[in-house]
Amino acid sequence: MKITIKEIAKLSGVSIATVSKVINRKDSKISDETKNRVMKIIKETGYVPNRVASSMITKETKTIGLVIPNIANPFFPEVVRGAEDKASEAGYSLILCNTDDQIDKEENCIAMLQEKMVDGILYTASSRRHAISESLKHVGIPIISLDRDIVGLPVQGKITVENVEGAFEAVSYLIKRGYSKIIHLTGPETSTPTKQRIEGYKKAMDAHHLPYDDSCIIEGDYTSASGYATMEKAIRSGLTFDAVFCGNDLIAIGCIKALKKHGLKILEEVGVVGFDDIYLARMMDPELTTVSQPKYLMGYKAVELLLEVMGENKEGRREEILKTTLVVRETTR
Amino acid sequence: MKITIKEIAKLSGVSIATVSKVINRKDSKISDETKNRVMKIIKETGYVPNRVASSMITKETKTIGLVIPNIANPFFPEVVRGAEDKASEAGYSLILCNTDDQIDKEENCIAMLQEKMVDGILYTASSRRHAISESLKHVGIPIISLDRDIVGLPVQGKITVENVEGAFEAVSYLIKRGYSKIIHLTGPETSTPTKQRIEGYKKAMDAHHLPYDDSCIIEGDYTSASGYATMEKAIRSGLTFDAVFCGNDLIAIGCIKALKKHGLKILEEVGVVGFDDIYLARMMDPELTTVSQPKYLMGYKAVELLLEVMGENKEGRREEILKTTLVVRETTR
DNA sequence: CCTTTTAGGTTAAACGTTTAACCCAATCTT
DNA sequence: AAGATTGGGTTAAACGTTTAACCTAAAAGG
Repeated sequence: MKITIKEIAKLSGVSIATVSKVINRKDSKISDETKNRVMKIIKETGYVPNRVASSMITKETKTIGLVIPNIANPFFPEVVRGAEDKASEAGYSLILCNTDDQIDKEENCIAMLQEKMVDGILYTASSRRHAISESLKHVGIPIISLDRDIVGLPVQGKITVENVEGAFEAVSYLIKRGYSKIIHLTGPETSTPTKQRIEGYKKAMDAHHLPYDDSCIIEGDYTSASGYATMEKAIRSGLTFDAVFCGNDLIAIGCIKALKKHGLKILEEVGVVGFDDIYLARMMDPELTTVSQPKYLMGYKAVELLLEVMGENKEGRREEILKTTLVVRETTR
Repeated sequence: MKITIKEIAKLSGVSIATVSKVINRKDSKISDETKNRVMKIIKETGYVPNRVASSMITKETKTIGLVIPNIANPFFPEVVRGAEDKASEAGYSLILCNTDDQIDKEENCIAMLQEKMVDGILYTASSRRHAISESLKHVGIPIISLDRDIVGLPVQGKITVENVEGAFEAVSYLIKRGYSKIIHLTGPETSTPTKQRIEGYKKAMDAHHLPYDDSCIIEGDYTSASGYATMEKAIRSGLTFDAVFCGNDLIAIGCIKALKKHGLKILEEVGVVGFDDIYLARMMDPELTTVSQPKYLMGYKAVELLLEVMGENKEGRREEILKTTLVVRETTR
């Protein structure tokens, strides 16, 4: 039998209300004597207040839902860590949901979070999503969209990253270092980051009057297997290039494998740059030149923004676009 | 104003109890007509039941606490994914806590999980822990310890891995492939896995009558920086060896960097094997030979065990020790 | 035809808190 | 000295469910 606030009250010889007040530090009107007595009893009995009961009254669970495609995708752990740090700093905890980018799983997650009455949701929408956002309209819980920026998504805020600027910088750097026949291995073109990185690539090529056509932009998905396969195919098809800008680091890893296999010398013969700067990028050999995303900060800022939105309940949607930084390592001259 | 079961009852012209029954499928005694009417109203209004209210009554939150050192440590994401999959399969969700292996953070997490009335806890104990386990005795929530096996920890179950067997197999393999002067770069010797891997190393050396002494077992921590530093120092100190068994993959990565820097040829001149088989191991170049831990399965099995324990409330503590498998790649002959 | 069973509900207590409203004695004000 | 304030509490309603116990009319049993 769990011990409740009632027993504490009885043991301390005060009312439940009084105990509640000392627990919640609303104790301006409680004498030090009573306060200490109650606290002592609490310590002795090991009483721990039941927050689900208190949530009934206060209408807040001090819990935030975190909906991401897959925690096993090396991009997300750091984001999650950032989110958890800010959350626990503010007295919140995180419920983690993996959606595998599947819309039905997303719906289930959101429904579950609604039932559990989380105070807010961080949401990385599936690339495929748009139509279904209808059902999101009625969640009645503040939502911040994270990383992806699906148009028409009914959210109260957004945290994204300067994808076009990042891509622009990366490709411009390649050009500056003397590469000129640059191709781009992308992720699924349905997702906003992909589109934006393509845009940045084009801008940079245009800005330096370098030619490119559709064959230079090769779609795949954000895995190393895809990077390997598309690179392989590109080489076999006789495509010429002296540098490849990859949609993310995983693609870059696969790409490099393929290049090595074909005996192409990374850096001299062909430069490679990735995107994300996951843990791996620094660990591999050669170390990967890449556009670094502030992953930890994204998570951190996201819950920061969420807390703001939750607090004010203002309707104006907030947005924060974080900067990327090119980190030059060993796969480019 | 959130819509409650009360309004559904009113709109459907039935009692609250009836609505509750159709929601929870205890509807054997409800006519199809009423059932359909109620369900229709629920759909129309977009009513979503408040699980925190229901938790008050049922005494279960359908939530599991997951306490790990750091989700950004590449070992854990897959474990967490396994746990989340099994949990959501069974209708549970996961609250994630990072402790950074710090005892005070652990205490805070556990206390928070208690307050939130989670139904069970998965717990990767800090290596430093033992004394404080006193406070764990009174949590009153089933706990499964994960990965680490601290003696005297008051838990209802354990999921670990065959560390000594894994290490034994790895070192034996090295010996079989003709390496003989094998050193071991370890993690902190306070942790059980470290101790067990050392034990496995020694067993294998002994079994093949190979000599080793204290200088062959070099303590560090489970980071690549540590692997680099200790390897570097070992080389400078003139230690001779032809293979190194690393306490985990991160150490192996650092170690390989140091070896490369000193111009030592991986595989021919010196073999390297890691432990864990994190994502990275397959991605690096050369691909790392390593002892693979069933990380996903660990998480999956852990919540499986937890659910069992929660169900039966039997006092007998359960244990499951999972097998490792040596995966030979490119850093050994 | 009387009794029992069944189908299809309803009533109300309980879960463990928070908090607005109230209370009373002692102290201040004027 | 009467009224107002203050310190230190208490009372009780409310939060949104679940569920055991109860109820009633119709059908079934004998």
